[in-house]
Amino acid sequence: MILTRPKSSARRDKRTKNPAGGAAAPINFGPLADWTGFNLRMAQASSFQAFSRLSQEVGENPGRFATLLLISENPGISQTMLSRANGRDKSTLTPVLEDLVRRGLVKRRRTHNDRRTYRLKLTPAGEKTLAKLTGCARRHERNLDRLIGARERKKFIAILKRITAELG
Amino acid sequence: MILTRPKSSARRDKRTKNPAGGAAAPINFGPLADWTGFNLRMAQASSFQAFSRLSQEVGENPGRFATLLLISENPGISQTMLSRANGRDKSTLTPVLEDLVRRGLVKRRRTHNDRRTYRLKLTPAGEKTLAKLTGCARRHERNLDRLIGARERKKFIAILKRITAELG
DNA sequence: TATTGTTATACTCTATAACTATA
DNA sequence: TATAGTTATAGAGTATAACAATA
Repeated sequence: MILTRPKSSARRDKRTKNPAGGAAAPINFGPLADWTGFNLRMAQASSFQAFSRLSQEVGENPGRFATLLLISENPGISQTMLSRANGRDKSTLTPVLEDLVRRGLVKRRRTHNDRRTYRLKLTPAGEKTLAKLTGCARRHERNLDRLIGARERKKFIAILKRITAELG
Repeated sequence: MILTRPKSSARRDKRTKNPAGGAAAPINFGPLADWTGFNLRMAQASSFQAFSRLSQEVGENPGRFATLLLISENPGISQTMLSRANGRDKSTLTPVLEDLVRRGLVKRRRTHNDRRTYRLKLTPAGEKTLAKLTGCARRHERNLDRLIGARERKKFIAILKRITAELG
């Protein structure tokens, strides 16, 4: 129960008419509207959902993009290292990788010297899917940059990096 | 499976030593580091978790803050209107309100003219809890503002609002 | 003893649909 | 018929703990 953009159709219950017949209820959001934290949350939710929609157009989701990209950039990475890069427990990776391997996007190979670990790499199909998702990401970035403004972009990202570094 | 800050101790599996004995694995994040959407996500996750920690110090969480604030700012609001203000389905509100009523922070009163709806308002204890959470939020805002810089703050929020409005 | 990856299990947050009581 | 709120149920996404295989 947290203020964000609605995830789907919840913004308006489709099975229910607007009781006011068009006159939207005048909700008072109080001091929230001026708070940085609140606006950061709302903007991130909007941005994330916009990227989710683009990802869905190629039949994937943002989580798969992150996984594929990290494997592509770090070929031979182990599952434990990948889960750490993602900031998630290794157990959460098992079903994700199971899906990616089943769909032929990722290959796992046992290592010779340490037979406990797998080396992960993308298949050609995986690279192709990643390329499609990277295209989505670039389109998304262009949309964001248009809203931010070319002159402000660098400063904007610098502030975001500062927040991540100092508040983490 | 999405790149954010880890939710808790997952950043380092406590039951496992660092296999490299201190030499952190050099993960390559590729083009991610320069993308606005990624930095927005990371910054929001950090900010949200910082506020979560402050909320926990007064025994609450960010979701309760949103609910209490919206009720306080809109006394007499119905559950359906509150769920819409939150962007969530009304069914998700039932257990939340059950908890707040049980703890004596919120009062529900049947309306006279329409006996289907409840009117929600905070009890004095609810207002007191909200005041504590508002204190957390103000401390959090001060921390953010310090990172953003007084001169940039207005522009930064304006950009966030633009992203929310245009990408929603 | 320690680590890798898997499994079992549970918790949180969310949604949809069906229900009840009222309108 | 339509709406307010509840209940039942399910699906992501996450975590912890215990396990088998291997080091």
